[in-house]
Amino acid sequence: MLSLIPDHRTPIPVIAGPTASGKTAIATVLASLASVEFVSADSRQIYRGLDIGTAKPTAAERAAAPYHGLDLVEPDERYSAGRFAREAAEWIAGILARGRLPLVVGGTGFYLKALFEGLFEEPHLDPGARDALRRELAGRDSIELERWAKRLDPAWMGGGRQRAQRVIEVALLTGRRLSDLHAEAAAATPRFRPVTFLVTLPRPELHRRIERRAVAMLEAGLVEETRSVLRRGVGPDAPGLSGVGYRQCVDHVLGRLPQSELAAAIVTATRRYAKRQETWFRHQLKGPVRQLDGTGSPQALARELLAGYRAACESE
RNA sequence: GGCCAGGUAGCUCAGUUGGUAGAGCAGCGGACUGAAAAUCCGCGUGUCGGCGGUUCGAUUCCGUCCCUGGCCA
Repeated sequence: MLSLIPDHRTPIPVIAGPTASGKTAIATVLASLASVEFVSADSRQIYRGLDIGTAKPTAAERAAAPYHGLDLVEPDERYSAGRFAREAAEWIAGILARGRLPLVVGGTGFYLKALFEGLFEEPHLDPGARDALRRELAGRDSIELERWAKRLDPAWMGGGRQRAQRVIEVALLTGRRLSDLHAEAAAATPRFRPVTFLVTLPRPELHRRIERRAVAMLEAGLVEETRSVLRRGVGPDAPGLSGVGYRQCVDHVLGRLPQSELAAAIVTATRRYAKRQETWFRHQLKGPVRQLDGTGSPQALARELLAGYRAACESE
């Protein structure tokens, strides 16, 4: 068992890594080696009812230790990195107060950044006005939106429809330029410091695991899960259904993607997602990062993580 | 065995009236401040099936061989 007594200055261990790299398996083993609670930093596992396609920890895995950050909102609700950062900080504070070790597990790099580096303080955006504006912008093409965003905020560097909408929203609803708000944001003094353990796998092995898992998800009823969410009245464009796997299943249910192409489409989308994650982790992670060779067994990796974490704590 | 259609990037194909070639997809690299599994940006040398011939020059024209698919025996 871990001998350290966690307190509010304790560095927070993080398991990061691309999708299908085995983060949850390592976390589950760790629960038997130390007194931990998990904080999931995963922008998809927050959705209730989206279990198969998000590779959400199973009931058995969730029995290993308490989980925070799962099943927070409905698939048609919008969550955010900012909200995650606030809520996760509270969960972590609570876990430490209970004398246990918080273990952050997740593949959403932006959530980790929001948690450990902080975001700028967002001005209040009237929700009604924002929804109305979003409906208005939804009908316009992205070239027009980018042009508009550029005019409202000349320092904005571009980045497509979604980010253009954000620039426009902030400009119209607060009268401020997003780039100014970013520049003004004082470097927040982070509440917690991470020690990151990055699970890495050779590309061919990662791709093999992704393929195997996609097939397993379909066999486990991913299409049926998607269908039942849609039947509950969730729109096909809902935020929760925009992710890898669900998007392809929605297309299939709506007759836009034949059954024969479904598995391959999911595999391709997942590979690309994993690649974007690797790019993020390669360049964006702050603080100490230790690599874990994901080809090892979860047991071995959990022990290695614990040893590495202890070493990191002692070297302070 | 005969006839026809093909053999060009990992895949599907376009093209060169003869001056060694380019799209889509896949793949690779990158960005990332409240939708982030999202949203964007960048990257195309490959014996143009093999061998001969014509030509200053052949992936392109001619011959021949090999391979694939279809039709006929």
